[in-house]
Amino acid sequence: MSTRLQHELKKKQPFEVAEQAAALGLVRTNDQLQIHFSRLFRQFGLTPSQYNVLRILRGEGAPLPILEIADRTVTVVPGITGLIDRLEAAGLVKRARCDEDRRVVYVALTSKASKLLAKLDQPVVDLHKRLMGHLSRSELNELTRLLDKVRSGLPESEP
Amino acid sequence: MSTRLQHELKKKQPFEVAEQAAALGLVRTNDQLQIHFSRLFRQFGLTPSQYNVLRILRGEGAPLPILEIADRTVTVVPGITGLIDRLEAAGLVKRARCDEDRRVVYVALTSKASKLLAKLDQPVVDLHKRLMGHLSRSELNELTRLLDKVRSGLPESEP
DNA sequence: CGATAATAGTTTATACGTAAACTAAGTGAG
DNA sequence: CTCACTTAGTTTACGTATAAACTATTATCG
Repeated sequence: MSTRLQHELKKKQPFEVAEQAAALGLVRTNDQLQIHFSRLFRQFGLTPSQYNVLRILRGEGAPLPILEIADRTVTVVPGITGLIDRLEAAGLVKRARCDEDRRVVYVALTSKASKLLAKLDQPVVDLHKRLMGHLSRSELNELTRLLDKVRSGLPESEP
Repeated sequence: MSTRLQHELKKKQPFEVAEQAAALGLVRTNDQLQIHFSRLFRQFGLTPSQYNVLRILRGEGAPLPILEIADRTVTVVPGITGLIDRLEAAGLVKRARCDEDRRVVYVALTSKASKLLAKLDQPVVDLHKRLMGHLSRSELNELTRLLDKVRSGLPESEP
C-alpha cells in the first residue's frame, strides 16, 4: 500500500511533492479509519453519518433545526433530509415544527437514541485507542496541531 | 449530562482524548479537502473516484484487472463495476477480456483520458499548494510521517 | 473424469453526497 | 398592502459505498 505511495511520490520531484504527499496521506489514512468505524457503527445498525448526527444532538443537549445539523456535519443541505428521514423511521429522532417560524423543523433525540449512544461510547473510545494507540502522546498532539493548522489556512468553502 | 458524567470524562481526558482528537481532526480535515478537490474534478467532468481510477491506470502504465483497481482504491468490489461502466461510457477507459483467463477483465486508459489527465496535472498541483501551502516544508514532512505511522499500525482490514 | 471449491466480476438493494429546481413561509421596499 | 426577495426544507437526479446473492470461469481433489 505505502509502496505505491512512495512510488507515486518518486515520480514528482521535491517541489510540490511535500504538499501532495501530505494530502494523499491524509486521504488514505482517513479512508482506512473510516472502514473500521463504519464496521463498528454497522454492528449497532447505524451508518457513520447517522452516528454523527446523533452525537451532535447529544452534544447540544436540545433539539436543533435541520439546517443547523447540516451545517455541523459536512452534509450538504439536500442530503440531510433523507438522513433525518431514516433516523426518524428508525425511531431515533423526532421532527417538530417550530410554532414561531413555521418553516423551521426541529429535530430531537429519542430516549432510544440516548440509550444506543450510551452503549456505543465505550466501543468508540476503544476503537480510537486501537487505531491510534501506537502513536505516542506527543505524536498525537503534534498530529492534531498540524491538522488544525491545515484547516485554519483553508480557503473559504462557501462560494 | 450529569455532573458524574462530566467528572468521568475529565478523568479520562489525559488518556483516550488525544487519540480521539487526532482522529476527529483527521476526519474533519479530510472532509474539507475533499470539498475542494471534488469541485476541481467536477469542472473537468470527473468525480474524485473516477480521477483516482484514471491516476492509478496512468501510474501503472498498462491495463489492469478490475479487481486490482478496486484493491488500490478503497472501493469495495461491487462498487467498481459501475465506476468502470461510467468511465467507459464517457470514453475514458476500455474493457478487454483476458484470453488466458476469461474471467478477468482488463481496463485500459484511452488517449482521451491521457489528455484529460495531462490537462488536470497542473491544476491539481496548484490546488495542493493552495490547500497545504501555509504549512512549512518540515511541517508537511512531519504530517506525512505521522499519517504514515497511523496507517502502519492499523489493524488488518480484511476479516 | 466429475463434483466441488475458489476466483473474477456483475446484479440488486439500501444509504449517502451533491447540484439544481422546487415549495412554503417569513421579510422588506414601495 | 403587495410583489420581489430571502430562508428553511424537500424533491429529483446522478454517482458512489457497501453487503448479499448471483453468473461464469478456472482450479482442485478424490
